Amino acid sequence: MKGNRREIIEEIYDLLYKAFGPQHWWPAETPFEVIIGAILTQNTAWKNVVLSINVLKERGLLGYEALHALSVDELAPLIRSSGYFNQKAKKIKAFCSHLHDRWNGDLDALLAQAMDILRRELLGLHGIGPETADSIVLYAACKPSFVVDAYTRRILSRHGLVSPDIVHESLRAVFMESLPNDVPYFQEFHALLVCAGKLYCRRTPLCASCPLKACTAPPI
DNA sequence: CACCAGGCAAGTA
DNA sequence: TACTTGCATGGT
Repeated sequence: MKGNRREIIEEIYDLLYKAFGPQHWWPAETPFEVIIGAILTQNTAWKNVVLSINVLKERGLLGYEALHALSVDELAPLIRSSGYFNQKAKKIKAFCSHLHDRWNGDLDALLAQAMDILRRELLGLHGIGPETADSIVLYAACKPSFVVDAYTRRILSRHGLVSPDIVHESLRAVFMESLPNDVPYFQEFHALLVCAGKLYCRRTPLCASCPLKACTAPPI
């Protein structure tokens, strides 16, 4: 029963990997850039995030010290293209303040903590929910925490593997308890699910081009 | 023109 | 606890 679901999940990975190849996520040069990108991409197309990241890079502001020195009102217009810019400016500032106050700016020390401790700490910060926290843990700290997003839920529920109403923590547990806790594997898997998710539009659950049409679990 | 995107917090019952 | 609503730009 559960074993079968595990096999299907592993099959989904294999089909996606064969179709799309390695994704090499997260698309960022530094752990700090991963964190900023993870906040900026909340409910936002990545393309719009890239525009904001480039603005920060051009101005030499994509670092903890530079951003910590800015006010929310100074930062907000710089990340305008990512949408929700007032909210996200506040969230970025909240992270920098925590890094300063609790870790004296030492990001490596923050990220060096045990996976569960780090995850808890991130979840306690303003603007960091489960997906953002797990993205930071997996792609900035490189610790095995599976990242669940809207695509993950849509793909698994449409294949009848979980209820569409499953709570976030339970869906994460499906992956964590079924799969070997391997960082590169988790990193690739989430990236591949995002890649595939873009082929599933809301109106037409299965596009002809989706590699998962070959999955042994029939889509709903 | 409408709809959507790699969520989250805050408010309400 | 379980819903609902606000946040906002840029692409299709």
